[in-house]
Amino acid sequence: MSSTDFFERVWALVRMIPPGKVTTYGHIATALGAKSAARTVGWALHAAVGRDDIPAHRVVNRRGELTGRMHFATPTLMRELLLAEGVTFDGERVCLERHLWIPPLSPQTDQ
DNA sequence: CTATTGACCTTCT
DNA sequence: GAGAAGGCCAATA
Repeated sequence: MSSTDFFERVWALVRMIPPGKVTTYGHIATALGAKSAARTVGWALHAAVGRDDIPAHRVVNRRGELTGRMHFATPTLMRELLLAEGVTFDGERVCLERHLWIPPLSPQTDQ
């Protein structure tokens, strides 16, 4: 287990997110085993910026807000990418009721 | 090496 | 029901 193993697990989950779907930090953290590790998930995604294999724009907070849009190349890039995926937006927030995707609870044992 | 902050969430008061 | 505090992991100062 490397120190960045936690990041790799987050990236693995984000990487398996289907297009047109979005997930939340809490669900990812819970899927990794840590209920309150949502903060670390944000750090993992921050480190994921620059990796085309990791669609960090599909990861939003509990309220569907694009909290990390400011860390992208452009503050509107995140919304543009989700709109291109077919995700519906409610103002500045994503319709989690229509696009909330829940990751497998056992990412290490499942696949 | 210690302390603080950071794309947050959960739970207690 | 609303507000405040705690917790988790990693990076930066």
